[in-house]
Amino acid sequence: MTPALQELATLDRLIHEPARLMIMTVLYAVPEADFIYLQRECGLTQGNLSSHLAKLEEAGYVMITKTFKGKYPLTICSLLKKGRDAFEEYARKMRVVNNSFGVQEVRSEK
Amino acid sequence: MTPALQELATLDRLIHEPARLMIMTVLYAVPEADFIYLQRECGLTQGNLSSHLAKLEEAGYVMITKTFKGKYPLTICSLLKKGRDAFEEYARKMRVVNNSFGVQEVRSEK
DNA sequence: ACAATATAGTTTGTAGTACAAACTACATTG
DNA sequence: CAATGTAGTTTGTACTACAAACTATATTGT
Repeated sequence: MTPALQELATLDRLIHEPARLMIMTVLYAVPEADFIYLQRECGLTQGNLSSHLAKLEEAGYVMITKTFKGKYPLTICSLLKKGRDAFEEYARKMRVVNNSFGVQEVRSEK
Repeated sequence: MTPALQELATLDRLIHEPARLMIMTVLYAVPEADFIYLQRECGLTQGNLSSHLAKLEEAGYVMITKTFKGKYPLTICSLLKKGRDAFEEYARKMRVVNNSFGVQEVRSEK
């Protein structure tokens, strides 16, 4: 098994799911984001976002704080250290995988 | 929605699945591979490999040729053009995504 | 006043999925 | 000829993502 395949075999599936990878990508870039901002930025329905956030919270990857903006509910999300670490590890693995794609492109030159 | 999120939202899920991404990665690198080689290289059970290959075949991504090695069955797999194109598009999108991770690492320097 | 619409989410139902375990079919060995 | 090995496929289960339906409150129109 090549290194790239090894990384693929041990990817964090929770992060690998595209919808959650979008959420994690956004949350990695900002200190916090509210529900509606995440929804618009990721192009998810509210139902999807709600359940994906619940899973990320369960995993200890994000902190979800429910408050109010004026009289409306406001849900603030932010990455916890565990989530930040998991995301960085995922990104590291995907770099290895991506680099292996590059090697194959070179191979096709011959 | 940033470019990276746009790519994530439109990833080919058939390829995105880690087991199949491993299979595609191997098949992209070689002209053909037999079932047992793929199984060992990817660390998959025969059942998993069989059903993933069936899906890739259904999608028109791989060609599966059943023959014999001496008296034993031998299943040869190779990427079709459609699969090669899909894989290259997937790799392109993941490069964009990975680069966006890089940008965020820069951001964290401040 | 109160019906209609908007805001901000959560829950539920369905259809699809990955995986391991069980199975098929044939070959070889003791 | 029973047991084991080779090369796969099928099946059952447990999980998953998603959209549609729902909850709850707020605002607007008449």
